[in-house]
Amino acid sequence: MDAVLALLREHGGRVTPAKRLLAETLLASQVHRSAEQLAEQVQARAPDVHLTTVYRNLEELERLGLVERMHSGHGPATYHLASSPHGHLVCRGCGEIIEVPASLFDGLAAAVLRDYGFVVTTGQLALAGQCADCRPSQA
Amino acid sequence: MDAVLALLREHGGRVTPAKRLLAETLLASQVHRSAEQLAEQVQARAPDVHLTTVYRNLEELERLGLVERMHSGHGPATYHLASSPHGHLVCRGCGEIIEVPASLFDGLAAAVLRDYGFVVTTGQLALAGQCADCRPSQA
DNA sequence: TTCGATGCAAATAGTTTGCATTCTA
DNA sequence: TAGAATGCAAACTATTTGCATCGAA
Repeated sequence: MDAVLALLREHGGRVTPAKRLLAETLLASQVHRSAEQLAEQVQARAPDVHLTTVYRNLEELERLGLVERMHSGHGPATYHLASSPHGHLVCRGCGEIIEVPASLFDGLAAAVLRDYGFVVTTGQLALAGQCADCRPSQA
Repeated sequence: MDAVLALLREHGGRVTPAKRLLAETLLASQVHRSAEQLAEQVQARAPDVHLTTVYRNLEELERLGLVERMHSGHGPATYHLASSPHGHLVCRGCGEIIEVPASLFDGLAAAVLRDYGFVVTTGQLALAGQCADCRPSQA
């Protein structure tokens, strides 16, 4: 938390109540949240904070590499702390997002780098498909 | 092409000029195109075809499994024929979409299925990152 | 006291929906 | 000729931008 605010200052940004609350919210809820959901949570404590501000601050945090944004098919983008590297399994059936350790992707990332010179950003990694519950055949 | 139209009919759909042209366009340009780009190409031959119709027809083709939609971070979704299974590397620098054979993902897909019971839809698979040209360090 | 951050409104991009009309089967 | 498909307009969701004001450093 302090590290977040320190990094903000280092890069010429200013620490405002809106940013502090957003950072706290992100730290508190370790799940994936849309900008609107985050705004609601922030507004519970500071009603004046506008959705626009949340977008702007998320953008800044993303630039600093503290937050990662993920687009999962339909619906709004979701944001989460960049802390522990992990990938996502996005179920097309129920929309659930399952986090999986980045290590699962290590082999793939290495192969892609070797064959295509492409560096995979692990935090944004999302695989679409169907989770166990939504899978049609065999339970 | 005939197969596409036949499948349409089989599933209770009707074959209209708009659908025929959309299918032709998709077959002709084997790259990833947004709904708007596809509409433009169709409109070059049939100006009356509305963007809305393209969206509706893409949706139908997606339901039939003939077309796959991919969301890649920013910008519009892109559509492509579901013919050969492959994944995508989406460069955050230049926006380029690199196709890679699905076989690269086989190991990963198997691991995810084993550990999480999650079935990966290979055609929608997109990895974000940076391509060789946009990579900052070591050319 | 300066310049970045904010609130607000309005614009924008992408996509979906309602409804009367058209056309395929 | 019945009902799916279309054109058009308009709604809608997610996000961005312009601008005057406010506040952190």
